[in-house]
Amino acid sequence: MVLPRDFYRRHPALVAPELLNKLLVRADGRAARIVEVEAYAGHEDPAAHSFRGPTARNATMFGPPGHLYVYFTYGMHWGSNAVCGEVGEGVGVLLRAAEPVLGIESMRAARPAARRDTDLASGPGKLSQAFGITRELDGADLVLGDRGIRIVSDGTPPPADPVVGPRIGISKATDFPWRWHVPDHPHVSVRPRRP
DNA sequence: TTGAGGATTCTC
DNA sequence: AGAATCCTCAAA
Repeated sequence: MVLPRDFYRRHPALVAPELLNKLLVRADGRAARIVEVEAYAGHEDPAAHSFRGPTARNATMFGPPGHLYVYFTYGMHWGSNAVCGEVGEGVGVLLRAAEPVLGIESMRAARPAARRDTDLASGPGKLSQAFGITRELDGADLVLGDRGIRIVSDGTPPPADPVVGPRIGISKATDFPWRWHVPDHPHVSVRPRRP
């Protein structure tokens, strides 16, 4: 069943761990189980795109919950988030990794660099590429599925003992323990080696 | 108008 | 470890 609007209408640090084991689904048949997420919390979070208030780029984050916020970075990668909280808060959950379950051939075609299935969606850029998520899907309603993308539950509960720790790839608020993932899951992204 | 940096990935 | 690659935004 589709997650209701109210599921998202909370602090992202509450929503994030509950998104583990939910399914990201596209209308063309692609589906993957979310296994890694991070919370980004607006004005209280120096690492969030929304920290300094609304801009053209982060406008979707400040909109209603349950929508997809898509951003572009490093000149080549897209990132996908579920907007949370209330309108104006600018908070959300970054979808960092997922385990493909349906439409895997389509994901392989979308990700020619992936050598194994654990490379298909084990990172925010990889996940977005596997699902064909770009700017065109920014603002899509994940509850109504109006643009062919939704988040649903197949009844699998979130893990009772998720791994919690600092977020990856940021330079500010590096100590916030706002990353969650399914324990010992092969589709979780690899933490970059320390410099 | 400019320039620094980025919620990353891939290859060497 | 270094390259790829370009958008965004704050500052000037």
